[in-house]
Amino acid sequence: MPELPEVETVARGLRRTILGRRIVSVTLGKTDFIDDPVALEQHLPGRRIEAVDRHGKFMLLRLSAFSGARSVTTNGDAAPASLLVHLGMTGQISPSPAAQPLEKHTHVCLLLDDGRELRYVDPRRFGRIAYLTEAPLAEELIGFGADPLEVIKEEFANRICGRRARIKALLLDQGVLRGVGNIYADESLWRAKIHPAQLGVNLNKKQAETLRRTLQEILQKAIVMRGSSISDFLDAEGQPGEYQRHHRAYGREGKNCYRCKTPIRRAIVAGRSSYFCPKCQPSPRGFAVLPLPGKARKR
DNA sequence: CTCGATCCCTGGACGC
DNA sequence: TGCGTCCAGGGATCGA
Repeated sequence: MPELPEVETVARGLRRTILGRRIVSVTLGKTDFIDDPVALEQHLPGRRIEAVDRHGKFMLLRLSAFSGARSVTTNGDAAPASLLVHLGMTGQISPSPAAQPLEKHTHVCLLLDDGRELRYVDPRRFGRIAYLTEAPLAEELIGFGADPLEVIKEEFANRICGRRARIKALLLDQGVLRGVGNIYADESLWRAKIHPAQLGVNLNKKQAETLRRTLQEILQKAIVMRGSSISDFLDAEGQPGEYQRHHRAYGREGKNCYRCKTPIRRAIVAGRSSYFCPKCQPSPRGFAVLPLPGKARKR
């Protein structure tokens, strides 16, 4: 499940492998997750991929102004544009030799000028792809929160304390912080010893600062480890990440806490499975925890 | 403002 | 072996 570290890993891989390549042609499969499929076919061919940026969980392939033989005055391709890519839950994007057989669920193929194809594969199609010129792109990016890697103490506290929502919901809210998902929310809360169901308004400044610091440390470490591969995450070179070996909370229900040996528990917070240590991360009053699995389940 | 519910989608796990 | 059911989850949306 690509979050900030996984998307950053993919973006770095694309920078290494496809920067400067020109798009020759576009082939589409299923398009229900693409904003305007026809725009891809019309406006991508002829453009060069000049940069790969990341904005939260979004990747932005920065495209040159069209410079081919076609008239540029009639279709607006004289201006730079971007291909916005969100990997959703199961999206993968990587270059392959054009002759290589298509993997199942390949929905976008961009033929490049060196004979390779940049392919987007996404079984669940929770991802999103959009061709955007500068103004619509700017519009898209309004409303995103702070970059969790860059956010400073005061801004982080301002965005968290004073909010009545649960801290887990705040961490997952892309309008508060851009790029944090379920895994790194749980991991940072475990390290900061904060229960996911605590309200933002009930955190003091010191707790907020601890959380900011642990979140940054975890994201940076995870980037170094090329992200977490839980089920199917692969980077732009087809390699899995390694950070899942360092998970301390996520996916560890029933396993002992690395600090105090108490079994990790799971609860639904902000609509998502949330893993935490019931001893290290004291729950707010009256918060219900799911029973540990293993016993016979009632109908 | 914040909540939960619902939908999107497929593959994998599990029970029978 | 095969079928049905549940679950995973980012994000949009809607009603309470």
